[in-house]
Amino acid sequence: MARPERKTKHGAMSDTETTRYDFSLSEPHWQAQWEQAGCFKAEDVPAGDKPKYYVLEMFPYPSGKIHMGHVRNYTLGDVVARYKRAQGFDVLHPMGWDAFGLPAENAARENNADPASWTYANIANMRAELKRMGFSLDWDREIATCDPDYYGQQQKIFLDFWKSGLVERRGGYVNWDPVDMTVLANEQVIDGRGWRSGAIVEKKQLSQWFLKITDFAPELLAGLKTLERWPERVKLMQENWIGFSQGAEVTFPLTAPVDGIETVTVYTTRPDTLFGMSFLAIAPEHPIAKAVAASNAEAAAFLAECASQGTSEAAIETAEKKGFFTGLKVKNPLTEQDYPVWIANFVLMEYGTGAIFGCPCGDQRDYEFASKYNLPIPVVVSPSPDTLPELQGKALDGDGYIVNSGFLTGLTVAEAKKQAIAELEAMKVGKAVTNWRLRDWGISRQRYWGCPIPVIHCEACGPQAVPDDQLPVALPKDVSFEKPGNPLDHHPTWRHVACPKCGEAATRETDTFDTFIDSSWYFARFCAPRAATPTNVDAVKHWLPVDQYVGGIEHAILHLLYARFFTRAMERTGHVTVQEPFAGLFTQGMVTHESYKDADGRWLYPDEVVKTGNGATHRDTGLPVTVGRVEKMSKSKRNTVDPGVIVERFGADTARWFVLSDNPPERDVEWTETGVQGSFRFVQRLSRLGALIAGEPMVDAPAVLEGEAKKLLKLTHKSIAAVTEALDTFAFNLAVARIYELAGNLAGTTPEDASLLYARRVAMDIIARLSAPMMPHLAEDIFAKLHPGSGLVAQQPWPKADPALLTVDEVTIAVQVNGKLRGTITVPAGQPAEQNIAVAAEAVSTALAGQTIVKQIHVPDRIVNFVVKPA
RNA sequence: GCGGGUGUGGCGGAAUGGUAGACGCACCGGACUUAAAAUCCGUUGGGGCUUUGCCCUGUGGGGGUUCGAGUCCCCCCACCCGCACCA
Repeated sequence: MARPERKTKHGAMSDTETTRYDFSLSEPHWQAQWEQAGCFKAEDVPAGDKPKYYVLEMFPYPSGKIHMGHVRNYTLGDVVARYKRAQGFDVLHPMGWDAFGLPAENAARENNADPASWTYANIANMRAELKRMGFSLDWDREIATCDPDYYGQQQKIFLDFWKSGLVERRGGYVNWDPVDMTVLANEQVIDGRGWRSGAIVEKKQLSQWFLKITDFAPELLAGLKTLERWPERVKLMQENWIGFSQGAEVTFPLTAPVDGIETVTVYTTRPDTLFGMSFLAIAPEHPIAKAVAASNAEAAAFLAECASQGTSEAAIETAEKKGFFTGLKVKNPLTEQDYPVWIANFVLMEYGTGAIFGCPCGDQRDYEFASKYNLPIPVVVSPSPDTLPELQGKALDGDGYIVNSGFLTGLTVAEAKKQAIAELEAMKVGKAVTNWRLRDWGISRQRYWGCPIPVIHCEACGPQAVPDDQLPVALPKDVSFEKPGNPLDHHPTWRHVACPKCGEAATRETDTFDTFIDSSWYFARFCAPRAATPTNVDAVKHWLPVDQYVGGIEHAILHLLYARFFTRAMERTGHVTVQEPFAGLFTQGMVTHESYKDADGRWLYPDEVVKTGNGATHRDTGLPVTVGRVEKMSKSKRNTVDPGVIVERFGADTARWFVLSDNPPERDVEWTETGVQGSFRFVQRLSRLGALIAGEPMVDAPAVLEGEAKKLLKLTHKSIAAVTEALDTFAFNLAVARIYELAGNLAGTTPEDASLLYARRVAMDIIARLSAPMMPHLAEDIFAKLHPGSGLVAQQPWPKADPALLTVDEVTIAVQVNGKLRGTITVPAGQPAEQNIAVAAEAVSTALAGQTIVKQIHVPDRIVNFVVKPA
């Protein structure tokens, strides 16, 4: 694609090139104009009475360069921000950096760089890239979570949570790399081994800080119902994650005590199937398992094997089901029989009581376990009350009736649950309990590049809060990454302080916060980013909740749930006045691209690949290249396209228009070069059309419009209505399609009379206004040509469709015979059924010949269907 | 493994239970040009016929509800996201 300033070989600009829209001049120009006019500034606490609208996109991790996912995310948010501004809202649209995290430490270890310098350099680069995109952001509000200004306020919030009883210290499991002597993130565990050392990873228990998110489980669940502008699927995922369940705890006596332990308590949602018990299984971390392992080498070996499984739930659940018989037995209080106690690798210590009873008939996992270890499979569930089903390699885990189960026999599953619990309670061996899948949030990380946990450990006084006047607890800059583990641990001086209570020598907590904390309250900080307290209550009262939050679907659970919890906890501690942070949520799909590999199996970047007729070759070597799957853009697969290059070659508007046009925003988008060129051509076409029409004589509105002019004006108003509706529903690809349609129709008219001159100018003006949220620079350019000296389109109100011009006079109706299309008729809109049926019968007379009409269906302005049979 | 999604021409997609394929890309044909680029106009799901037009078929696969199903229901397949220390 030729650059606009390229000269022809004669050294002079050709005609087409002189009329080209030069984005490289236009885009910086309009960005400067917006800046000068302060179009996108917001006040912490505005004085006016304009309605507020807070648009926020998930802030980026400063990895170094913006990627296409960012371009898409921030373009979507910017369309909303600009659209809402045009609709008369006072818009808050800030930007910041989720700046703590592992990659900075990895970069530090690899290049011996300092995480802070690395991060701030990345921020500087990415800020410049974002600015080139022309997003309508209030850059005065920029924050970075690694600024002591920010994380110091975060430390205050944590201490307030602690005072309010929302913080706990207890043991938690981590992935431990025994060679590198360091804690690993789940993503650093590959097939059970440390990503650098290759050592088998161990589960290890450490003392950790926890936030008591489980205290909020009921209200986090109930709160979902109030989130009307959240995608259903996200609410459903959160609901399942919180995982409310009603069941029972049942206590089984061990036939012989072990290490002083006499009973095992299980949690079950199926007390109705207690008569179908086959075994009892405990988690490898269960106290009984440990007691057994203490005197049994085989058991200890099994526990060690389980410990090498990793801590992630996916790893545990996908691993082959394995068990170890402890030799212990328990008595089932209902059947009064004894059952073996197994240690099983699929039982989670964190859920319920860390022990389950196995009923193979009613649970598929139990069925597989029993089959594998030849345990009995008693049949206690049946689809009907008086037949015994054959289990065909599968458990009956649906609804049905209880059979073979003493006093529960013949009852429905639901009724049997109630009766079983009543009996267990009467026997004092069990009780009904409500259980949650949600676990408390472990927030301790054994890493340097995060927010220090503001706690001082004193041998005499225990853990103490860092006093307010000593905040922020800042990260030391002089750290070394040469040793494995957390640099804060081996810093010579940083950790040594006096106990705030007794004044004796004490040590700082060297763990830092989970970075999810940083992103759990930034939306509140944005309301008053320079406030001396974590939030300015007047500002958050005005701006929160966020009216529209936009981000990736991959955050559907963790980030969004943590932010919801944090908001409630902040409300309880007086930092905000709302319970829910995000009133509206939109989750976008990912940006994907073809991936490429050379003959040696190395991934190649798209710009290293030349597409040929029947395949692809390497740009430099000419060797064949394998075109792989279309998948999420990622550095490791090298299937990334640098937005910087795209903006350089085609301009920000083209990039914005393309990411909006090609598919619905909630779906994944595939980046294609040809699609970008198509968008670029449209930018050029629209610019030419704008210049052409701006050059036509200006005329007053004619008294009566007819023919082509009326048609164009009606289409223009139809387009206003359609684009407005599309923007309201995030159907940005449809908004784009409607603008294409209007522009195409406009270009097809000729200014042959005053009516058409008028209608063309109106249509062009509307195109500029409707496309302004999406292609803001070009829209300004066209608007300025149409209305010299009338200010910025960024400050113009949104156009309104004239209802009088939205009426339809004539409709084309489908005519069907037995539901199959046999013709169409064009009739006046709203014509009664009788007349339409008569016209329709005439239109499909050949298809009706020799048939008897059994029924006639008429849907006004839509369809006529004759149901016929042979005469 | 569990939870949540998605599936429509060569490609991205459009379609309140009512004419499947809007709009864009690509392709092909034409105009303009010494030529190319750019631009403009037009065709295009597949198959068939007695070709002003008509018929059959078609929305991942299989069944069902309905006058009528891409859309609603059941079963299956493939792919994607998440799974608590990646952000």
